[in-house]
Amino acid sequence: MATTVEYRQMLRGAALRVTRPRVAVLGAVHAHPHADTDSIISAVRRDVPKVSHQAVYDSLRALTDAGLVRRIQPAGSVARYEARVGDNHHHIVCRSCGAIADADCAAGEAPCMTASDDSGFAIDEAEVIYWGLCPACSTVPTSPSANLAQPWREHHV
Amino acid sequence: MATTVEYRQMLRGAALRVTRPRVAVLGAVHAHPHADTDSIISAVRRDVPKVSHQAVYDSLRALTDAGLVRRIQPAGSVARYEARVGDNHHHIVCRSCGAIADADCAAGEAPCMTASDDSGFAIDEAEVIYWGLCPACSTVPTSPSANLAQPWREHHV
DNA sequence: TGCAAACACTTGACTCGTTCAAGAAAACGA
DNA sequence: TCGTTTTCTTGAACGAGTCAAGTGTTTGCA
Repeated sequence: MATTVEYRQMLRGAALRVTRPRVAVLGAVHAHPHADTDSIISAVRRDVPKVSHQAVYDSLRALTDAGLVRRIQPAGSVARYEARVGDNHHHIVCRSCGAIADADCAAGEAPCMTASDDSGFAIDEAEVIYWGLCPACSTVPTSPSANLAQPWREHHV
Repeated sequence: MATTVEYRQMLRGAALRVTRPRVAVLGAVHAHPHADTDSIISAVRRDVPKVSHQAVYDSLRALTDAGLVRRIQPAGSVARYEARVGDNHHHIVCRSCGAIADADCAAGEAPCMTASDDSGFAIDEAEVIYWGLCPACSTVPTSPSANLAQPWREHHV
């Protein structure tokens, strides 16, 4: 967990203007890994009550483009953000409740980076998503498809 | 490329009722790999001019649930469908134009199936998406982010 | 410190893929 | 062929995300 001062430095270091919404968004993403935009908006408004949703969308885009946060979006989910960047780690997603956990790939540094046939593409990233059931959902005998594609919120906290 | 008769048998084999929309949707997915729903609707209407979009959505869901087609959805894209199922192959997506190509994973049969730390999840699938530039986009010096997240259509055909 | 230019934020409307719901039509086992 | 069940049609609705115009902040520089 970083301090406000550090967030400001991170913004400066990325050649981004330092504004209250951006500092708050950066803090929210650090505090709530894998949170969706709506959760981030709520978190930001605890700091800056009157921010518009647009400001949060804009900030998230700026931070993502600058590489300060990473955007992930498993199929059927809305966009989610995390502050752990630069290590090309992967994610495990629960098919039932949507919980997300981090995973370092078994293959090591640059996992699965080379496809056996790249069809002439210049590949720069390999994104891996493991699908399954989280500990809670794999024990509880609920219909696995029941709450699929629900607006998952903060399940992982 | 299969025949109408074969599509009907595939539906029967999956315990699905055989209807004109479903046969046409199954045919369209076979004919246009990685097509989005809108493209599939257009293709289906060449066969069955008056199908509703809802019928196509319903058919695609039924076919997906039955395992006759596979749904993929790279981040920032709408849902896409393909008929190549059961072999756990992966995809290469162009960041610029959205073209999609198939890729057998370098790791072989069940690629990257085991995360180094599964956080207690019961993993049943590893989905890999390679991101990069397709042959056309990597030679043409256009802004790579220009048409990102566009409604890509039939680029791959 | 003050100014100007560039950039970010607010507000509110809007897009578009997808889903919901009610009734009509079609498929299929008996 | 009949009746039940499932699917299709029609039309409205939802929601994440974007667009656009105008106002407010930030920051480099005098």
